[in-house]
Amino acid sequence: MPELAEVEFYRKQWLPAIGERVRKVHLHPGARIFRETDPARLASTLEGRRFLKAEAHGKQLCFRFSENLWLGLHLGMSGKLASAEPEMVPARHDHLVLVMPHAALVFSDYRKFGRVRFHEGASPPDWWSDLPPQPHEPAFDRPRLEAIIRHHPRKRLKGLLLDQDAFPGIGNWMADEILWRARIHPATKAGSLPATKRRRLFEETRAVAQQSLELIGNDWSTPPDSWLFPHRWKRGDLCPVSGKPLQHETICGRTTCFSPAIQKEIH
DNA sequence: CCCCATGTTCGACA
DNA sequence: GTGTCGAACATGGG
Repeated sequence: MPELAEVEFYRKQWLPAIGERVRKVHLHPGARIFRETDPARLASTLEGRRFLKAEAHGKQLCFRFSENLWLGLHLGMSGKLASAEPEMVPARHDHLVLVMPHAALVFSDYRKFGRVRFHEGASPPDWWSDLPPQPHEPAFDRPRLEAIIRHHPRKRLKGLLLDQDAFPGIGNWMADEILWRARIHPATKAGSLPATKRRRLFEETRAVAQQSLELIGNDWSTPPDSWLFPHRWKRGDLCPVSGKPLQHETICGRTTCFSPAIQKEIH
């Protein structure tokens, strides 16, 4: 599930254990999510360290532990983080569990597209330090959006919004929400956008990122019916702006929902 | 049995 | 190099 806002929600699920030390680590060593890590070494390294900080950037999560330990998690398509009782017994899809004095921190992922990384060192690893500005941050400004568009003039906007080097954290539903609000057809090539639409794209990108973080990122609140969000999953639902039917189409390899009445393709 | 899924990566190809 | 497409990954739901 997780895009920017859901990742933020899951980050918060581990906050209750901040300041505590890792007592024990349970893991499923064969799981695909450890593909670039040595799980046994991760477990023995984590045990005894103090949990200092939980951060998110786009879809990337970084958990800091004492003695220069960095734990990176990516939730993939179906990853989730939760807190449970310390005595919990890991279920089939609970691949990594940090047992703390007052809670067990659980990373579960039934499809196993997620990823676990870790790093020891005073300076941050590349996967944490080399990240582009997130859409809701001041560094994501108009000039930056203009540069992204200049760099990919022939790319269709649906695909461009899913590019994590350009729009970190934006995923399938957020991309559709942004284009729908900006009234841009998802197959429009970035380079053919007029200045008014580029401004609109910028504003709606920031707005969707910010508002999603406030709703979903805090307590998983469902966005209101005035958003595309609650309508996009049901076949045959109507666009809340035009009242006309929504359309579903594969664009850039992903199921895309848009409102043909207000999102016209520019050639 | 079929098709679909909020992600990423890789190879083939124009 | 740019961009698109399909497949792959692994599992479950409808």
